[in-house]
Amino acid sequence: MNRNMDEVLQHYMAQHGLKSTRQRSLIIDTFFSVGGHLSVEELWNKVREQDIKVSVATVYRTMKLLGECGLAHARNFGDGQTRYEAAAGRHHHDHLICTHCGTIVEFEDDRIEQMQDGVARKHGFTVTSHKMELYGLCRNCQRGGKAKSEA
Amino acid sequence: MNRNMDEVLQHYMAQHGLKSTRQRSLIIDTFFSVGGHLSVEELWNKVREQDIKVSVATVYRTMKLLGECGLAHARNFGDGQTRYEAAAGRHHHDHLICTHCGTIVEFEDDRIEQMQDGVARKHGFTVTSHKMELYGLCRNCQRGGKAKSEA
DNA sequence: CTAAGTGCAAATAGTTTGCATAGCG
DNA sequence: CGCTATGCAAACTATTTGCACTTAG
Repeated sequence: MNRNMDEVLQHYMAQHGLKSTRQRSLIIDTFFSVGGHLSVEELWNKVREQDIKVSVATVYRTMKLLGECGLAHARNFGDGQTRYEAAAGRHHHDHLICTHCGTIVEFEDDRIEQMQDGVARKHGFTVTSHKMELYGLCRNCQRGGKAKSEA
Repeated sequence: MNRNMDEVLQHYMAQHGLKSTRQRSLIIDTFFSVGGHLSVEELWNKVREQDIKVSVATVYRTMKLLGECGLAHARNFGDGQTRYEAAAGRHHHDHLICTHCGTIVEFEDDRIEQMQDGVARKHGFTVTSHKMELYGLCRNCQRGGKAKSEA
């Protein structure tokens, strides 16, 4: 976790009367250092490598908090679990998801974003956020590569 | 349900050894005649207006079937439930969702789709499907209109 | 001190499944 | 008839919550 995130978080916590606890710090540190698109359970497992006594409930509560203060975004890639990704200090981006091996690639494209705004305006909407996910086969899986689960 | 959907369904059912039952027909008819983006529970309620004895399990099973044969698409708009929308004979489209009143507007934009393909190609992906959702305020809610739930 | 945070287990919500029975083909 | 579909209730999965206890400020 870099300074910037730390500051944003301290500020937010102060402003909302939130305490900085051992568990919270551990969860947040782990979340930002692992990176990627973590499900709560995955994150919980990582956290428990450091402190076996942290409960899932706390991880859920902490991630909800991170979401509310804008440091993490909750995502739903259709596998039935909510995944979180770091948000602070990052550009908005979208996702390419391989339906075979589960690889997730991030991308950003300004022209598409501009067009989205155009479409929204046409319908009288003011867009505050969006998500775009492209599902298909990654380079490797098109060539008959093995899926993660069969590796 | 129009002829076309009926045919697609009959064909699919025949091909997969599926039976046409009273419950299935009722559920499918209801689904296509109500339209929109129905959650399983909403659909179940509509169905029960006709036949109070149909179980949720059957609605879940039937909608999964419709999804598999391509007549319906499952969507996740972040409210924790899976919603289905009619798919057969319709152009692909995306969604504008009002975060205040819950209104969902459909739109399609070929240029955006083309750009998506371009981006995917750049990353070595072959896209088979995608979803794009724009969240924000609709015209009415920007003017301080009332949300559905407070109406 | 004392309000806020935590762990645990129980509670929810949405969805799936096992099994005995009903019904299409 | 034989196999698939249905209803019901129990099982499951992901997530939330009530409560007694701990802890940061």
